[in-house]
Amino acid sequence: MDNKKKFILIDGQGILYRTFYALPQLATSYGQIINAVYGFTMILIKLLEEEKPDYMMIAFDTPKPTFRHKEFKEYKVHRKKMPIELINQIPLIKEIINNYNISICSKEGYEADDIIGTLAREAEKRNCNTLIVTGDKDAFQLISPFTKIMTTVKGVTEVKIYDEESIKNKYGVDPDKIVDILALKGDPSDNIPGVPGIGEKTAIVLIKKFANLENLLKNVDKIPKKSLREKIKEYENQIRMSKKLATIVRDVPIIYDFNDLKIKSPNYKELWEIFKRLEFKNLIKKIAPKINRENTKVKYNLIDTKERLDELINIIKGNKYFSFNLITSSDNAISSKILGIALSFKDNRTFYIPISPLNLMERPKCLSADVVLSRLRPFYENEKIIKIGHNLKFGFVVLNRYQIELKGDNFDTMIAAYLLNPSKEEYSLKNLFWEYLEYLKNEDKEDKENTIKSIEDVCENAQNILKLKEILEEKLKEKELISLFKEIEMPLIEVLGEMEINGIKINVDFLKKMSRQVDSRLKELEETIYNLAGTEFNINSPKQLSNILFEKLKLPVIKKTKTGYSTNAYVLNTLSPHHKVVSFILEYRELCKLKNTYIEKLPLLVNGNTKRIHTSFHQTITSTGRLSSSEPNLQNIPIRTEIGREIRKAFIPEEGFILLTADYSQIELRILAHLSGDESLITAFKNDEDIHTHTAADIFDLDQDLISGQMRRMAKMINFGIIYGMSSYGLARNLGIGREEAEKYISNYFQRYQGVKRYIEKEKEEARKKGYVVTLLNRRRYLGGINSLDKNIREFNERIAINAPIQGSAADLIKLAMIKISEFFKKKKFKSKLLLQIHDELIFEIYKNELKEAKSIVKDIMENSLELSVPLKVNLKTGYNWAEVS
DNA sequence: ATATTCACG
DNA sequence: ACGTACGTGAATATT
Repeated sequence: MDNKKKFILIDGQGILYRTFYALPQLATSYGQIINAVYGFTMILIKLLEEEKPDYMMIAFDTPKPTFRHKEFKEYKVHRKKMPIELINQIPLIKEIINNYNISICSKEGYEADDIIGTLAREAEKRNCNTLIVTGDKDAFQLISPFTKIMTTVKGVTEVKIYDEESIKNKYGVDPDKIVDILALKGDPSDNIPGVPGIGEKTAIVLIKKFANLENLLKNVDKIPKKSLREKIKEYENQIRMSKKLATIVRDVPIIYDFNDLKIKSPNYKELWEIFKRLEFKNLIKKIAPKINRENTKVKYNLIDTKERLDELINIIKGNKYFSFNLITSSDNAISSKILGIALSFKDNRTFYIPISPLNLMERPKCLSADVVLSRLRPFYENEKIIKIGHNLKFGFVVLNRYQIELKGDNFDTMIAAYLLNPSKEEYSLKNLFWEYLEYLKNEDKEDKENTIKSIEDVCENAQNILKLKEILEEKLKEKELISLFKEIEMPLIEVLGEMEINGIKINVDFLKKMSRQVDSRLKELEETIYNLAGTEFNINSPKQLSNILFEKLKLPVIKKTKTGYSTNAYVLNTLSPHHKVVSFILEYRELCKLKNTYIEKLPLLVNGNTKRIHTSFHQTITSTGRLSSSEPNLQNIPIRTEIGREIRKAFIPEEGFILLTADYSQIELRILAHLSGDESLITAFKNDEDIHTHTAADIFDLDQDLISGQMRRMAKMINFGIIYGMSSYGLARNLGIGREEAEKYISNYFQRYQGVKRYIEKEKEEARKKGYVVTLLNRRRYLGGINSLDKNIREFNERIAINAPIQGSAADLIKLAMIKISEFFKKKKFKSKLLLQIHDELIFEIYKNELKEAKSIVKDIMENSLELSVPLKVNLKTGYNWAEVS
């Protein structure tokens, strides 16, 4: 057995460059490029796991010039400056290295290689086996019987190891002669000159013949070939200098304690945080098992007899609040059944009530759902008892089918966490436990199928939800989010839950008929396209389509994507004058999309019991405060094309009811007017002018009655641009004009709307200073990249800083209106229902007798739920299908 | 699992 | 020299 200590030396600089260019430009969801960090960390983990070193050190260059630059001003002169995307990754890599507790070393005036050479020598004295990890073949000169070199070959995981023997095989000389070869042949990558005309082959022959460079220079006359002889004589000085440049310094004056290089245990918790921030999911998984966690089993009481249920009921009576967590048969709220309920109380006492077996193979003692829920109902419906849960809307919808109305001044941990930072990817209990309780939950796949473990798991969750609540509530207060939480988001749960339960009626036959019509047209189109293209292919494959358009038909390339040519609608529209086939492809695309996404899919989502479609609204998805909708998404039902709009005819009211839509007119621009206090905007809205015509008149300096359709269209684009944090480039692209022209319009705009200009500056400044921006109702959006050195990231954050308060305030406003309207309907015991919210519009199903009152109250509440410095305007429409009211 | 495209506000 | 409008969800092809 070899009992020598193992020492790994890493050329940080080299590996950094290697991974940066070897890996695609991987970026986080917020735009930070992290490919080099990722690759570097992968290599680091691999080395630690597979090589199991006793000592490790990572060397970096410094930005200062080295002795080589001073002695030879051409040194590395061809090197491109390090790209900004890589520079930005260096602090992250160092942060990770530090948390692996690995030493970093760099020394002004020297390169990483020199430090490695110095330490490799030290390691030899200390009788270590050394492995040098580098991307650079220059380091071959350091190879010895105890020192090997590992280089990356391809990607980051494929490596090659060089030792004395492989160098001898490759070059036919000992590793210490590598420098001599470099001195003769030079090194273009470092701009080391060597001798012109002498390449690797000649250099090797010469060194082999003369044993080393010194000997060669002493015996130049013995070189048989005349031209070569003269060349070496002529370039002797340059050869000596090249050797000096290529020679790795092995006595860099660094002070260190070799014992400090010993491998220590990493700070896994910090690494978890960093990996989470950088969205390294598989690396998180890798280190997760290494983090200490308490595996104390949860203690819970099983409620499986009526007597025990009585005891539980008595405990509930003695408490002001409790947390609960449901086990259900699926995660579809509208159809799932309750299988069991976990409850937890202040004193940590936790209970599990089995209602149905979790596993078909097991038959545990259960109380019937009727018995359990009829006993629990009074408490769920008691407004004075606070129910704490995670995703209460799910509970609300499920319990509703058991005739339980979830009421009270409740607390949803999912929503609380969302308000604290709405940009998170997930608000799973697991993540929140980690973030707020610093507790890492075990997630074993096998556990999910184990009944006992599943019950322990929900009970543990119920307990931890209580702990979470305390912390989250405190933080909500700290950040002044508590009123947004209590007045808007929590009351909204019930409103959204009811909307989901209500669902919307669909005319399935209408869609079926439409489907047949679309199908026959698609067949025609398919044939036409194949004929015009001269071949059959998959029109829905962008790859095959590009092949036809750009290779076969040789149409001009308009735009490229990461992987090939773009074939999107913009590109196809541009190409349509060039070839007849293009417009058919456009139509084919449109019809396919409509058919596959809406016409065919909607009928499948009709609930068997209610015969209606029940979407899910999500309250914690968007980073701006808007809602989102899924299964199906009823917030993106077509309207912009004739045929698309047709689909809306399938959405109809129940017998005796009529559809009512109420949409805010120009809500975002009105909010901009309010937030910015801009005089011209405010006047326009106060006078109920057409806002785009008003803007056109301002920027073109004309009377409103002289504004053409074209001018109004441009002004509209500019108004949109403002809301999106416009750039001249973006506007130019959207208007199809030059950048200079776009800049002119923008400058005209800001001259006329100085309040808007000031407002934009103010938001950006606030974001830079505080790291977040807020909406009308204090909803926050954090902007981690607002001070980034990377221009792309910084400007992206600036646009968000402008857009988020506008979009978010509109969301605040309509949410408040929804709550008030819902309260009113309830108070009046209306049969009318709120069905959908589509960001700036509400869709109702109104019972005919209630129409008059509903119309006036909906308009009134929506227009007056918050008082702004401009009036809000709501348009109402009634009709017997959604197309009629759009 | 990722990329592309496209439906909506 | 470079290159982006803000916010979503879903279908499809491709790796």
